[in-house]
Amino acid sequence: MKDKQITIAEVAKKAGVSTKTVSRVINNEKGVRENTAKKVKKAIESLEYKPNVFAQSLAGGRTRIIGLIYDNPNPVYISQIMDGVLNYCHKMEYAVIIHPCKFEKRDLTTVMQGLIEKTRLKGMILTPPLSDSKELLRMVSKTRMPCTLISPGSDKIRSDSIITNDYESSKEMVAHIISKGHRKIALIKGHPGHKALKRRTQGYLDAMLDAKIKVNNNLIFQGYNSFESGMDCGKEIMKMKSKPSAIFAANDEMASGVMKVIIDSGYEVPKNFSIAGFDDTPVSQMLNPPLSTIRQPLEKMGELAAKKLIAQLEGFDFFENQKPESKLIIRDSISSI
Amino acid sequence: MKDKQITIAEVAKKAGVSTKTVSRVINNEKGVRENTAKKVKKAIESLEYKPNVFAQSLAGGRTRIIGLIYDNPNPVYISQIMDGVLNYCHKMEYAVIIHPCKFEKRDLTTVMQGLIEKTRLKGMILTPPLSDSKELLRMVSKTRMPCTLISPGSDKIRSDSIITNDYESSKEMVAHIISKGHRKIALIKGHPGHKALKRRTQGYLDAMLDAKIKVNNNLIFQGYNSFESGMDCGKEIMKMKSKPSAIFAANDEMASGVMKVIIDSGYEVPKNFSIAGFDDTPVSQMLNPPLSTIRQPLEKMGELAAKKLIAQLEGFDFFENQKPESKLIIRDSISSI
DNA sequence: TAGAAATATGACAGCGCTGTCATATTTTTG
DNA sequence: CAAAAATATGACAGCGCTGTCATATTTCTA
Repeated sequence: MKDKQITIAEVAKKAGVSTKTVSRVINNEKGVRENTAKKVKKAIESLEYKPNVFAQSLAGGRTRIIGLIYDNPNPVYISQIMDGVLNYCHKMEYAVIIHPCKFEKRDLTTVMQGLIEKTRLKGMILTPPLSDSKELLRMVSKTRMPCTLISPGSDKIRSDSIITNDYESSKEMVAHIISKGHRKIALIKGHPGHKALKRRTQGYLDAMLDAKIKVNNNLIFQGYNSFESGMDCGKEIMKMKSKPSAIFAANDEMASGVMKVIIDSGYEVPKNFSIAGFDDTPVSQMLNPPLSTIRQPLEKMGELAAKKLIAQLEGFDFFENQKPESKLIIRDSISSI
Repeated sequence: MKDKQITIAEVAKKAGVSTKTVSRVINNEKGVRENTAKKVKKAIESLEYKPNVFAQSLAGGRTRIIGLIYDNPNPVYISQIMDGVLNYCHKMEYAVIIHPCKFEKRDLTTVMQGLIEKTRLKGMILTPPLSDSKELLRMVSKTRMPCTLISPGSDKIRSDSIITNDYESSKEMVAHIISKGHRKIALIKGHPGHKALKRRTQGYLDAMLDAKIKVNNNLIFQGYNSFESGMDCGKEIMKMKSKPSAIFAANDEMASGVMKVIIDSGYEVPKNFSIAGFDDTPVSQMLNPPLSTIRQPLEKMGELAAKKLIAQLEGFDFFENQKPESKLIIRDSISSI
């Protein structure tokens, strides 16, 4: 239990300076002569000194810990975001506390508050649908803790949020379907609580508008993001007398639910129905036929979120204006009419 | 930046005791009169005092941080394990550092060593295939850091590893296939580097043995866990003159790869070929037909791993002998002959 | 080149907690 | 009921680091 560790004092001694100077070097503070810095760095290296983060936190009052909070039933989504976040944070020597939490409005905010106090984290990243919770956001902003939002639903552009062109790519996908000759295109909307998915709906609407196709509300179905809800919508569609020829679902799960029902009903995809999804989850390529879908740059988004947050934390500006781009993945689930 | 926090001193004052006594109460040390403890607890509550983990670590030399290290291309697998680990750790007020890492033998151990030193974590959980790396294990044991292994490949039963009955359930699955009248059953083996998957092979072998079916080595294929490698094996199978009637793949990805090739080749599942997978990833129910597979209690395993590790860390015994059970999920991909 | 201004470095306290060890209190014992 | 043993509590140092502010050194100015 008693790993004797190398302390800043030993480094200072070896380098022939004070501990404070070593501290300055470690933290890239200015006001250290280049020469001194070099000496110190050499000492650090030769002793393989690693600062004790706990002491740093205690003394300096600042921690290099951020939280990644999520509640997303889709592990693939989260794990990609997570990869991006972890990767960057690791590089920056930040620790990440991952906190899955249930999106029960009941006590979400109090639980989060507890978490913040207990872990004393200094910043957080919120993924959808958490990034939409007004209540949560209000609480967080009250604590004045920096916080970046991934794909928040709100249209209001906040400096601290990471979005992708999911609106544009949805629109593009629907336009693609239209270009194949389809006119009766159904939409399976995403969970109403996940506002980010609304942009996908809007993409559909606008693509239809651009093509001067009147939107038929009977062709718009409310899904809840799950495979099962996709099946439910699929069953509805199967019951219609005047069926659509193509279906665009706001995520792959629902798309595959619809697809299952279609096939079980004796129809073929894409012969009788064309289908498109969103997310490019691993399923999409395994389905039969492989699903045309949209791939979001999730890992990139995670990285960007971390970058933005850490920049804010460290107080330097971050003007990376790149909006990472989602793109269409066209496979075999859409046919020409 | 200066969140004035409630300190142990304030609690001590309010309760009319010394700080050390408060510390004792917080850490459940013995030697505190019940009455005093009650007073202290009340003070803690009324002040909403939360111990500062950094100070605790600094002063006590012990941290409540464990690492969860993984390198698994399957996000679904990891995220379930993670859920179990996080959940329990959260309850026990432990922090978890999640560290994805590439299983490049090259510098894995040195990278890990750096991580350990830097974060000063006090215990770790290794998932497959990391839990197999002899080199890594040796390094870890040298640091004398407690470490629990999830599904290590080695047959040697170590007290600190969590395994499930994947051997038994594989065997059961193959027996199930046999019971449907199949005799020529192909096996798609898992990645040779993932020793845990070898148990699945053994299950196949033993089920065949029990049924007195001679194992034909031409029916055993080497997969690499991916969808693509499943497709490759599927293609091999399609080329055979004397084809198997059933195929058992060591994971769902490969099973779906095989299935795709079969269907693309104009055959039907399960009419012409029966297929079984392993893992019950979300795909398996979305496939057409839905895949029969084996569900591992991943979340439970994660929880158990955390439990075991923390028990070890805190120095209390943990004799939960439950081996969480995997079970068959029979869907529609296996037919009777 | 002396003195002022700017810059670099160091001494030291203290972050909030726990370990050690001394002291006070209670319980047991003969 | 006094002394011994057992138990409960407290005083205080110090974990490794950084903030503050004083001091030393360098650079600039007239």
